Amino acid sequence: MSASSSKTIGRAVLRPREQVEERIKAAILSGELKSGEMLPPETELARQFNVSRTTLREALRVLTSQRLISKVPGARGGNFVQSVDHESLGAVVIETVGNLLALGSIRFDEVADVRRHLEVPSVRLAARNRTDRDLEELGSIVAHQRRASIDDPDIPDLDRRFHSGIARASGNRVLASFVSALHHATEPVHYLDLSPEVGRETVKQHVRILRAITDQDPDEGEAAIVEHLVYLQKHLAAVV
Amino acid sequence: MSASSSKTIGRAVLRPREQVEERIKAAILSGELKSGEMLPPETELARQFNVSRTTLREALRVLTSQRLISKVPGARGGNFVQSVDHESLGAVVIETVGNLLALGSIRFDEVADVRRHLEVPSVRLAARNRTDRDLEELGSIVAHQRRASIDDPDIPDLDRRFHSGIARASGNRVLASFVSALHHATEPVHYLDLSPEVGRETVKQHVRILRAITDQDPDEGEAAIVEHLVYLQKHLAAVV
DNA sequence: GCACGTTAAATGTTCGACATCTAATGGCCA
DNA sequence: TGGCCATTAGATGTCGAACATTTAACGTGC
Repeated sequence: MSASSSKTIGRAVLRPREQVEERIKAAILSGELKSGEMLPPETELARQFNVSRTTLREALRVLTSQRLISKVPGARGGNFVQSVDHESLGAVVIETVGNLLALGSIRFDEVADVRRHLEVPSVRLAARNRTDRDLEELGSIVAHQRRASIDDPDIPDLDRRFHSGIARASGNRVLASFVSALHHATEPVHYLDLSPEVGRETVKQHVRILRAITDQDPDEGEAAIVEHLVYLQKHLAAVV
Repeated sequence: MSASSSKTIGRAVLRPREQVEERIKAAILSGELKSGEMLPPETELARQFNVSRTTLREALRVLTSQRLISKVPGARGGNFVQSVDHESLGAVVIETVGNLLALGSIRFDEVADVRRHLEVPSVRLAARNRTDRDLEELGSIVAHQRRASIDDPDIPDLDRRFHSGIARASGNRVLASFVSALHHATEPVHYLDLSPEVGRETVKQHVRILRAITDQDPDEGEAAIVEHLVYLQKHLAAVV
C-alpha cells in the first residue's frame, strides 16, 4: 500500500445503550429472536447485559419507536418482537412525509407526483397479477362508491382503499406500501371540491380501471389510470 | 343523529412520556422550535413538564431515533432540533427496507422493480429540469467512471451517485430520496459479475443517458435508461 | 505561543424505590 | 352453579438523587 493510505483499525467506541440496542436488533434480524416471541423481563435482560434497567429501557424504547418490538404493560405483559411486515414501510413513509410536509421541507406536489408515477406500473402489474380475491375486494369497494352520497365521510377512505387495493394486487409489496403511504399523505386535500358531478365521473373512471384489470389488459389499464389521474389533478388545481 | 350513532368524547389517556413527546414534536413541527435551536437542559425541561429526568429522556430518545432532535454530550452540548430535510426520508427508507429484507418480509426483486419503475420518470424529469450545475456534477461522475478500473472499490458508489444525481436533477425531492434509497438498498449484489466488458458497456449507456439529459430530450432519455436497466437486469439474473 | 491540566456544564448511567397496569386467581353471593 | 368482583402477582412506567463521562473553554506554565 502507498504511504499516503493507511489502514483503519479503530472504531468509534459504543456507549452501553448503543451496544444493547445493536445486540437486540441483530438478534431480531437474524431470526435468533422470532416474531411474536417475548423477551426476558427488563430486570433479567439488564442483568444479562450488565447494565442498569434505565439504560436497557432506553435501548428498548428506541427499538420500539423503530417498530422492532412492542411493549405491553401489566401482568403477562413484556417486550415482544414485532412481526415487521411490509406495512411498516408504509407507516414509516407516512410518518416521515408528514413531518417533512409540516416543516415545509418538501412540497405537496412532489409527493403527489411520485404517487402518480407509481400508480401507472401499479395498474399495469395488477392487470397481470390480480387474483380473483383481489377482484372481489376491488369490486366491493367500487360498489360502495356507487352507493355513497356526496357527503359520505367514508369517501376518502374508499378512494384510498381502491388505489391501495390495486397496488396490493400488483403483487409487489414495496410498491403497495409506497402507493398506499403516498396516497394517505396526500389525502387531506383530495376532496375539497367534491361535487356530485366529480363524484359520478370518478366512479365511472374507477369502473373503467377495474374492468381493465379484470380483463388483464395492461395497456387499457394504463390509459384508464392516466385519464383518472389527469382528471383528478385538473379538479384539484382549481382548488389549490 | 340516529340512535345507533354516538358521539365520541373520550380519548385514550396519555402516559407522561407520550405527552412530553407529543408536545415537543408539535413544537418542532409548528416551527415554535426552529431548526438548529437548542432545547433547554434536560433538568430544566423536566422541571417545566413536571416529570422526572428519566421520563423526559425517554421522550427525547424517541424523538432522537425519529431524527427530530440530536443529542450532543459534553460542555456546550445539549438537545438540538434537527433540520429535517428530504434526505431523512431516504435514510428512513433505507433503514426500513434493509430490515424487511433481512427478515424476509419482502423480496429483493420487489425493491429493485420499484426502483426501476421510478428511474424512468426520474430521467424524463431530469431532461426537462436539469440545471447546468446538475450537468457539471453528472459529467464529473461519468468522467470518473471512464477512468475507473474494474477493481476500483469506488465503482458501486459512483453508480449510486450517478443515478441519485439524475433523480436530484429531476427537481422532485421525494423522487430523489426514493431512487437513492432503493438504489442503496439493492446495491450489495449489484456488482457481483463486473467484467471489463460489462464495465465498458455500462459507462457507454451512462454516457447516452447523460447526453439525452443534456439535450433535454425526455424520449431519448427514457429509451436510454430502459436499455440500461434491461441490460443490468440481464447481467444480474445470471448471477442471482 | 503552544501544550496541557483544570474546570464547568451538559448528557450518560446507576441504583433503589414506588406507581400503574392488567391477566389470572379465588372467593362471595344470588 | 354461575357470574361478579376484590385480590394478587408480575410486568412495565415513573421517580429522585447520585455519580460517570464527555467536551469546550479557560488558564497556567514553560
